[in-house]
Amino acid sequence: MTDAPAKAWRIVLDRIENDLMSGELGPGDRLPPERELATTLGVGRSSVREALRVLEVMGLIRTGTGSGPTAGAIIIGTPSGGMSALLRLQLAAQSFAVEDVVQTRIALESAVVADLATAVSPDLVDVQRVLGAMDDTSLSPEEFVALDAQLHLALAEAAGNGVTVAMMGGLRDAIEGYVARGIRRIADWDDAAVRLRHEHHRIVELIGDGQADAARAAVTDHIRGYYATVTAPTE
Amino acid sequence: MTDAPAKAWRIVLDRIENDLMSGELGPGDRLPPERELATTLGVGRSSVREALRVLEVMGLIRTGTGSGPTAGAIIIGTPSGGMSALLRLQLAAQSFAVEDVVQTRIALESAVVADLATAVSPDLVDVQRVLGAMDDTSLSPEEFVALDAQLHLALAEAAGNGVTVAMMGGLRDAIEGYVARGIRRIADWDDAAVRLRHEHHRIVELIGDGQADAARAAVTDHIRGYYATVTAPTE
DNA sequence: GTTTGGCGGTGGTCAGACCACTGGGTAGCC
DNA sequence: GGCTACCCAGTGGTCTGACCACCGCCAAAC
Repeated sequence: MTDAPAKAWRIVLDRIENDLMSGELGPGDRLPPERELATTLGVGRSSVREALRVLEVMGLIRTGTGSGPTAGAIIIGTPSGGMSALLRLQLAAQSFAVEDVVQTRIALESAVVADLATAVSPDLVDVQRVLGAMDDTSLSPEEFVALDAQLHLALAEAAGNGVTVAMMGGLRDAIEGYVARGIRRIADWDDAAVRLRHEHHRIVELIGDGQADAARAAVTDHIRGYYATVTAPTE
Repeated sequence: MTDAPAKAWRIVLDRIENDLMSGELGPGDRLPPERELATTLGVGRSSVREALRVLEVMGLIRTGTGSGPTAGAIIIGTPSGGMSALLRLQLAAQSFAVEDVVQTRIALESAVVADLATAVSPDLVDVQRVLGAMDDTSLSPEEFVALDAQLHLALAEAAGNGVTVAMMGGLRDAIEGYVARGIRRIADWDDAAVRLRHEHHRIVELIGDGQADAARAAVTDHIRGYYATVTAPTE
């Protein structure tokens, strides 16, 4: 009972995790070929592939066929997709509630704007750029929503916390389906867009003025109102 | 080019995700046997297994051999492990920094205590129970740390947000290795334990008094001090 | 009635084979 | 000599078949 035989794919996963932590493997490096890993670790190639598949879905590696520098399993430097895949699946499995996702997004994003408001000289170039792009009144709802996602992500990136960026991106992606469904049901989109634009400008303004608590409150209201609009607009 | 042939394992993953979202599959249900899924979807069994492996590591299913009710792939109701596996791997891959993980934990946990402080009648039974257990001065550092993890998780659970619970648990698990390493280097553990106990009691007290902002500040200082202690204690 | 053995179904793993794709080297042509 | 087209080796992607370990169930034996 004590010496439960480790599953073959877990051996592979543990080995790769160890090599990552020890620095033997790092961003940009290429993993050994699947067949070589299999013989090295004494497992079958299918077990190696199961482990690599996990790493791929989690966004840690990118696999490519053929030969040359783009082929093989390559460790990705900037993570993306892993968090959204996880959250999306757990949301689908009814492990998570949409309301909880929204609430968590508020918690993270209010912390982001509070951080930015108290920062000495935050780099808001990207934020300002997206903010300006959203002032275009000829945008379609879909374009507007896409820019909105960019704006919120730019705020997180300005705060410089990679974990928060990944989590916020994941949370948003996970409920993207709900948002897209709700957008189409909004009767007077223009009114909503005007309000959202105003709130965005105000939040950025509060950040610039260093009013952390006000920015926190503003972003909380903004996100809550946003989801309230898209989830139950046409009762 | 436009109709890139979907990878076989992605077909399986998408199908299962769809069945989850449509309600065809739910917590407690059993997935069809691997061989049946393979023939149904027109893919090989190995591709099915790659998809199931992803779901297993993400904490969505539990697989069991043999026959009977415990055999097969069963959808898990309460997620656990998926978030910590993801964060741990991305931390190992140097995609995330420890400092960012700590900061994100502060953001989430301060929101939790603020929520609890403003809640009408929060259920703090579990919190109080763990809090009492930690007053035992004969606890070993390892036991103390384990209870500390329980306490913080109990706070998140009291707030009733499943997403936050999963994220906080994952964040903590991901840096567990760093904490365990630091614990052993603390010279005067008793002093540190006394301080941590005091801070815990104060945080819970502030929650009971409904002082959201003070609780937020207290938990921020508490977590930051905790990691400062275990990461650089013996300079 | 109790025990025990076999049986069927499940995941776990491996080995081998074939395909698609890519890059580079080489043979052939101009 | 230079250019082009082709072939080849290496990689991931997939399928097939086989075997094993495990477990519950049930029938046969006691």
